[in-house]
Amino acid sequence: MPPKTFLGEFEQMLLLAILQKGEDAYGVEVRRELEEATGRKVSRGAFYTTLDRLESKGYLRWTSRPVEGGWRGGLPQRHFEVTDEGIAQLQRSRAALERLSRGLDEILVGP
Amino acid sequence: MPPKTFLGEFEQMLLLAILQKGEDAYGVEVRRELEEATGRKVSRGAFYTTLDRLESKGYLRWTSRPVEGGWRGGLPQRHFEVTDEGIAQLQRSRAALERLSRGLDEILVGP
DNA sequence: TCTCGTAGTCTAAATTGTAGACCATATAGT
DNA sequence: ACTATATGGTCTACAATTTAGACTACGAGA
Repeated sequence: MPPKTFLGEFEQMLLLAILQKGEDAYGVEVRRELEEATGRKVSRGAFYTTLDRLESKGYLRWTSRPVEGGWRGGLPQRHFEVTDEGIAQLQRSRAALERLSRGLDEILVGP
Repeated sequence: MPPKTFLGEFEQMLLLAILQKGEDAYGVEVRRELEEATGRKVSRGAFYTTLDRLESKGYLRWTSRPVEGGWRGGLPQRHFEVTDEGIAQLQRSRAALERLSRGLDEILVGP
């Protein structure tokens, strides 16, 4: 039974950013991707809080990564992965948006 | 200077639904469009509250419509229109989403 | 006049989005 | 060895968005 709500706007972008990064989907990378793609600043708080919420909803999972060559942080890196549930949500949001944008290309493609 | 946040997920869909309806963009029609496109129920509260918020942000304007043939409600109908500001926001959201979806078509197109 | 359907307002609560302070560890420089 | 700096992440608290549902009003038809 599909949940009654859609993904929030930020949740959606976060999930997409993880997919973009694939194997490299750990914190800092994903966050950077997000900032680049949206052109806005993403605070740590916003970022990790949303990540955790997404996990508790089952749209996301993560594993601790072994420290690879050259890394020098203090805590273990988390590697993120979107679950099938998460992908299904993404598809639903996308389908709705696509349908609502139909025929509006002229208007919606900015400068 | 552009606002620092994006449109919420529902706000975005609402604006799109108005654009879709064009001349017919008054309450009931827009709401119906939304319900059809998303497949979920949109309560009056959700709908009008968001409409008003969008207006106060300047992304939307409305006018009272003269009662045309056949209409028989009690209150005057409101006809909605997306402002240029609103369109600009829509473009920003769309651009970000598009960039984040790049190359993921395989994954994002559902059944 | 009673009832139904249309339109819209209002209140309150749940969910999302956001910032920023704080913790811990490693590396570089002195 | 000691300090500064950078990395990666946790936590708290608050602001904004989303949502349901009760309530008001009016017209038309039985």
